[in-house]
Amino acid sequence: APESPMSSSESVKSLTELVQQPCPAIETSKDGKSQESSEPPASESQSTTPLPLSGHSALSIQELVAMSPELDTYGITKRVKEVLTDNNLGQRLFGETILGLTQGSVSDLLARPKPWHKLSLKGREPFVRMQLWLNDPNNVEKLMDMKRMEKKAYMKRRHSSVSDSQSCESSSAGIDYSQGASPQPQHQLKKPRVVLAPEEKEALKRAYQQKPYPSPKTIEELATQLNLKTSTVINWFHNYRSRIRRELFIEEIQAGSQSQAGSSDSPSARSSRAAHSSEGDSCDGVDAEGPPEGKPSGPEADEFSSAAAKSQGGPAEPALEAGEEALRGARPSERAEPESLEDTDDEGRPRAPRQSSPPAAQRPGDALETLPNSATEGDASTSAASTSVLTGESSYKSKESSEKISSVPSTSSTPGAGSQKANSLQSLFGFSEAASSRNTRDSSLRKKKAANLNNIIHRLEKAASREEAVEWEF
DNA sequence: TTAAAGTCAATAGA
DNA sequence: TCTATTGACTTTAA
Repeated sequence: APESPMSSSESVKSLTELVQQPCPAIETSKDGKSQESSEPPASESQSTTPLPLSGHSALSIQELVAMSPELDTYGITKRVKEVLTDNNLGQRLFGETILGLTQGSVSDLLARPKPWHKLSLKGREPFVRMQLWLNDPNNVEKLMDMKRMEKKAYMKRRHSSVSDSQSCESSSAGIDYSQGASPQPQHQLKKPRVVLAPEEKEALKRAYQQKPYPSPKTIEELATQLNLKTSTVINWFHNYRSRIRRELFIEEIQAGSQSQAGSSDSPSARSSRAAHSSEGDSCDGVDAEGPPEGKPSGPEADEFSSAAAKSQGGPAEPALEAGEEALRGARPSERAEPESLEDTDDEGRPRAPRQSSPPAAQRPGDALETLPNSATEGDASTSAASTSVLTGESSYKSKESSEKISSVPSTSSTPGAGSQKANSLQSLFGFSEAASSRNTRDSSLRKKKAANLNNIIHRLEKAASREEAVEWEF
């Protein structure tokens, strides 16, 4: 079932209905809007299925997104997951027909929704779509129909290897299955997917803990030592950073919802989280970090807005100090570390804050096998890293515990002109839990602090690499 | 230009 | 099959 077909027309239709149904008011407010609201996102175009939509439709969904009030992304995904599982609907079907996304993306989105205020306009789109879908009383039936049609088409194809003209019948229903199973002749060019070995990942993680933002030189060295392409190392760092950041968001959300509604939270979401801690390592990117308890805040999570922004101004000072405190703790041992990969070019620059390393990473010697020489040093540095984290954390915490949380200005805009529209939107979206993600608890506080710290460090490093370290003496 | 955000799509696991 | 993970790529922002 490679690309399966999705029906463009169908999805368009359903979306339109969704928009209109829940909130009739909206049509009155804006005429053009309701009619074409649906549309498979631009993303769709890239997906193998070309959608016959007109551009205008894309616009309207974007408008909806722009006008949308703050949505509770966590709540939405939770409900979507429930509906899907309760009705035995798969992520692929849902993603392709409702969101215009692939299964993997849907899985990711449902498992780790970012808080609304952290999402870009584009990133909010799927959530708006989900909300609209949830509001559609016929949502499940439509998807079920879709599923049936797909199945039918599939069967048909199987029976007549000569598929082609046949598939139409299904498409008559509005689905484009034509290319569903057609094998594409494009494989030659495909390059095989790179799969990093556990040791390589460990090594990269260690390097990350040393420096979340390695210099080109460091990257080069890492690539050489691990025998990977430079681009792979670069990509790995990008992905790892962003995934860690996401983990933090999740915790933030969960902390918020938890404190808010005592026992409400969803098992599913929770499980994902739990999984992390347990998995502890092995493989993927986002787990590891944590010291026993909260997240060691992966280096980074953009809380820059607050701290970073001010770093140059005055107010950030405290944070800065805290940061360096943390570093200071680690420094000594770090210094000792030889020239291993992580160090190369950043002379004495403060290192990124590190979280304690994952248990696995701590094992002395793992990764050694694969790593030519640097292994030892890597370990040493690793341990140093964890130490620093601890130090940093405590000092930071005491200092900034007063910091205020949320702070992130919600970007949802409701420009004056659209205010009335906005109102109708509110009912449209029927969000009731908008505020849920708002309150963050101590844990999130800590994370934010750590994130600030990380951010500051990163900035400092950046600055240092450009100019000479000017005010580095902490 | 660089990093982040958002996705795709291959693939591992259940 | 379905979902989860994750390396790579594209788009967006700064």
